[in-house]
Amino acid sequence: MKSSSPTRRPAARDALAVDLSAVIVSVSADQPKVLSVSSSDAPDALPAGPLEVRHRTLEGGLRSWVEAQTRQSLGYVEQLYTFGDRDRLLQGRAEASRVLSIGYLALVREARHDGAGEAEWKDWYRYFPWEDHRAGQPRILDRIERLLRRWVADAGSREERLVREQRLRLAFGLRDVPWSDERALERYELLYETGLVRESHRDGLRPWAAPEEAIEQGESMLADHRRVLATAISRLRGKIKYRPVVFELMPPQFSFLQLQRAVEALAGLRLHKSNFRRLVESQGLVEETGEVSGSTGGRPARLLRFRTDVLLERPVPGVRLPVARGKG
Amino acid sequence: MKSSSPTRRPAARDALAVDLSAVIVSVSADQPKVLSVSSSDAPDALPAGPLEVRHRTLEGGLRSWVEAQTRQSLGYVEQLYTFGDRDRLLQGRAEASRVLSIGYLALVREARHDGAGEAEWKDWYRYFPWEDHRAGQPRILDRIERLLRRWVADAGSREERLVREQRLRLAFGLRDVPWSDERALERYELLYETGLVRESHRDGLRPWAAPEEAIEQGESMLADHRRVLATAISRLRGKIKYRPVVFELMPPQFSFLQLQRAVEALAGLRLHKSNFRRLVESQGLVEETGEVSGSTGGRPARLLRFRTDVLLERPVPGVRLPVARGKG
DNA sequence: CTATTAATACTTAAAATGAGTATAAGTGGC
DNA sequence: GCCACTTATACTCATTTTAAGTATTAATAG
Repeated sequence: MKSSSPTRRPAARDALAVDLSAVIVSVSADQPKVLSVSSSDAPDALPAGPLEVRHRTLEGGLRSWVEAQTRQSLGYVEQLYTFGDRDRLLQGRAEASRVLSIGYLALVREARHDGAGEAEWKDWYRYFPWEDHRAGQPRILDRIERLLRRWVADAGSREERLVREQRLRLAFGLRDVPWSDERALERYELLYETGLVRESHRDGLRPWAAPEEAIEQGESMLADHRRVLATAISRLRGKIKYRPVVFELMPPQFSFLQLQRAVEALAGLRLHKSNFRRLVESQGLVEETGEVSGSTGGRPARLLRFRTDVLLERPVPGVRLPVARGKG
Repeated sequence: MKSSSPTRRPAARDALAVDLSAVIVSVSADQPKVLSVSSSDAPDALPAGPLEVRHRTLEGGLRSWVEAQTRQSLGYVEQLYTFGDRDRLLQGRAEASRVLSIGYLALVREARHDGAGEAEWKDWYRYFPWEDHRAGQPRILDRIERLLRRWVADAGSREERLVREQRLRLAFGLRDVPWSDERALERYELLYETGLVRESHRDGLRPWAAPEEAIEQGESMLADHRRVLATAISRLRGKIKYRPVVFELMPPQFSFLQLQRAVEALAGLRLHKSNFRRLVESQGLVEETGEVSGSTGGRPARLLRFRTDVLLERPVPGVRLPVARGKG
């Protein structure tokens, strides 16, 4: 668009390519999974492909690439972000002077394993081990914290030190700041900038940390795919709190606990059982199917299904403004 | 990115252009404003320009276009969405077979009026008169509702009728559904699809409504700029509820009421005074400057300033998950 | 038939919210 | 200097929501 007066728009345009890439998420066996294309010689990558003329819509193009590469058809899809700084890695790509990539988040119901292609479901904490707090603080955070404290101390000026300190505290939840599941992207970016993930060295950044200090745990990915994944995690973790998207990941029937485990898997946190239950119940998002679960070791649970009609029925729960009625 | 094995990626690429467009928002005199480029012979447009090689980052490119076109420098900027369906209007543009446009939202402090260029601050309700509920339901909504009820009734099947009915209820807050300020985009899209805004006819859609039924109130914009603006409004209305972004729009000092009026202007709603005050106070987002306002007709108000340090201090208020501490 | 594992049901105190009322501190007019 | 008028600011109070538990019930494995 933007076809306004030509005087305002120099025609200079560079060769451009646009890639569509997808973070495809599912939950199985209480683990959050992401579909990733792996081969023996290259780092894992997200399913992706260039935007082509035949694609009528961006989302359509994405769907067709994903289906071709992974034989997985997508349900819920949302656009995440468009990445396009010129310095983005162009490994082995001479044909374009710049490549934009439009990242999408997709949620699918089951981690099916058609042996199709090299696409595999991987636990997303494989790429972000510091993000899983379900069994308490992961060990690796001690190391990260130690290193980042040194980075704080290494600041050139007092001011810079304060800024670094605050940034560290906020991102990783130190001191009186609680850990926030949604800050996954911030955390990754901090690690990238300081050189604590291998990508920063691969990209030739010359960051604060030496290459050999980069943390081993947490697999790297092709180009900036790990950043795209972090973006998706942050977005999804935020979204489950105000839109009933978890249900896109659940089987047709499930118990309260299963639902809780799915949310826990995504958030990387353990939740309070009865309160979670009350919350879900009170929002009327689910209804009983009448069936009970084939025992998983204890008392069988009643099975629930998502009430698809609520989506049409009323606006889903959100934060409210203090709206005035009658007298303000 | 996305330089994985070439076998997966046919090289077919089409000529592509990418535009960067900006919804630049400010609030002045209790009205939400958007910077728009207008000329006598063409519909209003958003400041925008093509992405060029010289731009190192997308955001940088955007900033330089905006500054060139409007002499307005931007503070807070966030990426909104990338629009790129092939059928998007290409008015007078033969050179590319597809134009993507990356929309940005920017917040600026003052509606300054450098006579520079044709850029002007316009009340955003000029484009969306049905979105302003500060003085009660706008009159125009009656007409919209009447027309959309006819659209519901005109559905081909019983099912389709139900779907339309729900969609109408949800988008415009009918029956027991409350009006939601954040659904601005949904509302615009519904109007566009049904042909109740002029753009649908201009774009040759053949929608449900006849061209002469399209509502007069609410100015159209170039190409899909009005949709981009609706996206920005929805996003901003959502965001003020969980991030302290309003302050980006406030002068260095302001009173509680001024702050409230700004939020009201954006949300298009009237808020409850003492509760709003309590909310802001309790979150510790502001501090007193010691000064008082030069009377605006009544008792002078103490002036406040935004506590910039809270951004660094603790995570801003959001919705919480029922996290377990100790016993789950 | 008992220890274990879940599921489900209640309880209780503390916070947050919605909707006001009451009082204070200015201004403009006379 | 007093009155009417505007705002600003301070409090109140009932109702809802949370957070954090405890208690009870229903299965299964041995």
